[in-house]
Order: sequence, then C-alpha cells, then structure tokens
Amino acid sequence: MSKMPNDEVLNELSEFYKVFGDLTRVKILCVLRMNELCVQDIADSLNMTQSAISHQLRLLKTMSLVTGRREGKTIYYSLADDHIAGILDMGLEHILE
Amino acid sequence: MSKMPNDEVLNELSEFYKVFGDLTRVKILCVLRMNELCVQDIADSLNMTQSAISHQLRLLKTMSLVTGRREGKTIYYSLADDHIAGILDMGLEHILE
DNA sequence: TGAACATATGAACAACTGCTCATATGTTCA
DNA sequence: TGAACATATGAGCAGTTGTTCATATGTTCA
Repeated sequence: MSKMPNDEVLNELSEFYKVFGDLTRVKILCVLRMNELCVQDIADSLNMTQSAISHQLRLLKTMSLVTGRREGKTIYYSLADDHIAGILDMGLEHILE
Repeated sequence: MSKMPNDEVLNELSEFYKVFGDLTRVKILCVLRMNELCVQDIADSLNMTQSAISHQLRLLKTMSLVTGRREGKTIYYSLADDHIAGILDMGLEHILE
C-alpha cells in the first residue's frame, strides 16, 4: 500500500473501525467469537437489555460483521467470517504489549 | 485467544479502535504512513485547519499511534510503529473484497 | 528582547451515538 | 386463532465527539 487510498475508501475504512470502537459491540463480537448465541443469551451474558443488544446487532449485521441463523423463534448469531476474529486479535495484540 | 478477555482489556480495545473510527484521523494516519510530516503540512494535504489537526494529533499521540520529533520550530509527526500500518492494511483488506 | 512563525489549548456549539421505554413483528403450539 | 415467547424497531434523551475561534506556548533569529 504505497499510495493514499481515495476518500471513499478511507471513509469506508473509518466507518468499519467505528464499529469496533464501542465497548458493547466489542463484547458482542467477543462472545460470538466463542459461541453462536441468540439475542437474549448475549444480553444476559453482557448484563444488558434485549433491546440494546438487538439495536447493536442490527448495526453489526448491516456492516456484515455478524450473521443470523433463524431456528424457530430464536435467531442464532455468529461472526460473519474469520477475518473479524483476526481483527480483534490484532487489536488485542497491540493492547497487550 | 480461547477465553473472553476481561472488561478492562475490552475497554482498552474499543478505545483503541475508536481512534481509527474517524475519517480525519484515518487520513492523518494514512499520510503519515507515507511521509513524516509537520502539522501544517498535514492540515494542507487534508484541507483542514491547523487547529483541527493539532487536536487530533494530540489524541493520536496520547494513544501512542504517532510520535513527534521536534526540529526547531516545527514538529515532524510519524506513525509510532509498524503495527499501526498493519492495522490500517487489515481494515483496507477487509474493505476491498 | 521582540517580531515572526509553528504548534497547542480551552471554551463553546452543533452533530452524532447508544441507551431506554413502549410497542410492533414474527414464530410456535395448543 | 390466540397466547406465549423471541426479536426488531421508533422516538426521545443524555452523554460524547469533532470542529471552530480566539489565544497561549514554544522556538528562532535579527
């Protein structure tokens, strides 16, 4: 990457990182990294309301960071791809040094 | 990374990514990636005020993403380490697929 | 020392964000 | 179909964020 990416790409880039820049969302991504979970389970494990989690999941879904799999009444969420876990790790690596 | 990091680490992680979650800051990091630059040069190349850039540089410096090297009146900024460029790349890779 | 230049900083304000509360939508099963 | 459960959504609000404007601090050189 020797040249400056154009504005549109840089904007997408910052929008992408913005998603990781919130404690609740990072927690959601972390728990989903370990287990496929439904909304209420995520809410319980983070001690937050179902509504708050649902709102955040919508964003995460829009940004293609998580996917949902419906099974009857409940929807199981998980990380959209391995890339996401890699990005979490890269940040953690940076923190823990 | 098989276990959930504790709250403090996750908080640092989200704070860390929050820095990348702003267009101005991402642009600053990108131009610094290519050249060591002084404040006014960054401002010029991004078409922004010296003040706005200076405020953001303070944050970037506090978060250890950039370092300043004084030479007379001017201060030359550059990325703090190679890790930062790697994180930008990881995001770009994700965007451009 | 004082003028000129480079950068930093504080206050103020508009825009954005994430939560809550109430309620809607979707699904199952008797 | 209707009750019970799981999730989604919209409005409203408080807290946060990024910029501007004015000004302060720091450095050089005559």
